[in-house]
Amino acid sequence: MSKVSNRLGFSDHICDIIRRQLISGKFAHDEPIREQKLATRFGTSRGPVRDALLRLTQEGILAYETNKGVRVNSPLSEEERDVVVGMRLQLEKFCMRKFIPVVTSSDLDQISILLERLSSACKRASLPEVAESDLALHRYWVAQASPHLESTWLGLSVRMIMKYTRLSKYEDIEKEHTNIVSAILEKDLEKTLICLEANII
Amino acid sequence: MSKVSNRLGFSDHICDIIRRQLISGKFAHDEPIREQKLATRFGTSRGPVRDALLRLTQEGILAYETNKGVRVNSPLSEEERDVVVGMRLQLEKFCMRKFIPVVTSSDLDQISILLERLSSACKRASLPEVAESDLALHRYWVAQASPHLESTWLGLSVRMIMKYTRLSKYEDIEKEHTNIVSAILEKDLEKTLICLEANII
DNA sequence: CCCTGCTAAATTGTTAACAATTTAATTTGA
DNA sequence: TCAAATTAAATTGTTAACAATTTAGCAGGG
Repeated sequence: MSKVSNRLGFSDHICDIIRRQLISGKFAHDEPIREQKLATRFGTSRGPVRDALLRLTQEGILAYETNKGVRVNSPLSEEERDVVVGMRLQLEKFCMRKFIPVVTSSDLDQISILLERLSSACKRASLPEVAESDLALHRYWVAQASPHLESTWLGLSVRMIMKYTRLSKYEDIEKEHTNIVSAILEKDLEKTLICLEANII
Repeated sequence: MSKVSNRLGFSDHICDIIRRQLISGKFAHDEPIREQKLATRFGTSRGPVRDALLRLTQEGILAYETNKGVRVNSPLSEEERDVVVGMRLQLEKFCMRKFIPVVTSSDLDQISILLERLSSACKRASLPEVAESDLALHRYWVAQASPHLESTWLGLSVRMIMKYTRLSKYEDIEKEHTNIVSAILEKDLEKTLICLEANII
C-alpha cells in the first residue's frame, strides 16, 4: 500500500533472477561466474550485472576475490547450517511476536494468496517456484514486523535453503505452511511459534 | 599466512573507510549519501564508490532506493537490537567452540596483537579506533572458525555497534576483552563463553 | 619428461560520457 | 497570493572503451 510505481532497475531484476537460479541449483558449487556471459544473456552491459553480483556476495551466496571475480560459495557444513537455522528461527519468532498482535485483514488476504501460490508450486513439484514462494511467504511477516532486519533475514534464509533444497518432500512443505498460516488466522501466537519451529529446520 | 600480496582494489578500501566513518558517527541517520561527492573525495570515479555503497547496503548499514541512491539506515529499535545481539552471540559462541580446541600459538600471537591495539585505542579514547579494533578482534576467531559465516557476522556486528557506540565506557571495553583473551589463552571454553556473553550485550 | 619463462587470450577494474529519473526553481494562470 | 505546470539542475542508471591483472598455452632448455 505504501510504495507505488517503483520501477526497479535492471540491477534488481538481475539480482533476483540469479538468486533464483542459485537456489534452484542451476550453478555448481565453486563454479566461477563470468560477468560478460551474464551481461550478454540479459542483454545489458557488465555494470548492472556487477551490481547484482556484489549484492549477492554480501548475502553470502557468492564469494568474491579481487581480480578474480565471484564464484558460487561452497556449501555450509552441517554445523554451520544448524547455527544459521537457529539464528533465523530466533529472528523469525521475534517477527511473529510483533506481527500477530497487529495483523490486519489485508495481511491475511496477502498471506492467503502467498500460501496458495506455494501450494500450487508444491503440487506441480516445481523446485524453483517452491523455493521462491516459500521465501516470499516468510518474507511477508518479516517485512511487516521489522523491515530493518529484512536483509539480514534474507541472507540467512537463502544460505539455509541452498543446502537442503533437494531433499525435502513437497507435501511436507505444503502441510507445514498450511499449519503456520492457519495458526496465524486464529491469532494463536504460541501455536504459530511451534509450527514455525517445525518448519525451520 | 594464507593470502599474500592480495592487492585489494579501490572498492574494498572505500567500503572499509565509509563503514568506519558510519560506525564512528560521521553521518547522521537518514542522511543521503551522494556518489559524486565521495568519488571526488577519494579521487576516483563513481564506479568503485557505487560498488562500495552497494555492499554496505547489503550489510544493512545503508538503505537503497532505486533512482534515489542510498542513505544511512535509521537506527534499530531496542527490541530489534536485542534480537541482533542474540543472533550474534549465538554465532560467535559457535565459532568459539570450534576455535578453542584447535587454537595455535600463532593464533595467540595474533590475538595478543589485536588486543594490544584495542587497549591502546581505549586508553586514547579514540572512538573510531576502538570500534574498529573491537570488531577486528572478534572477527579474528570468527574468520578462523567459520569463514563462511564471516559476512553474516559482520552485518550483525556493525548494526549492533552503530546503536550503542557512544554510551560505552572505554575501560569496560578494555577489561571485557582482556578477560575474553585470557580465557582463550587458558583454553577454558566455558569461561570464554561467559566472558563473551558479558561483552556482547 | 618436466620445468621455467615468455606470449597471448580472457577476465576483472576503472573511467568518462551519455541517458533517464528525480528534485528544485521558476513561471504562469486563476 | 497560491497552486499547478514548466523548465532547469542535480543525481542516479547504463554503456562502451580502455587499463590492469590473471589465466592459459607454448616454446625452449635442462
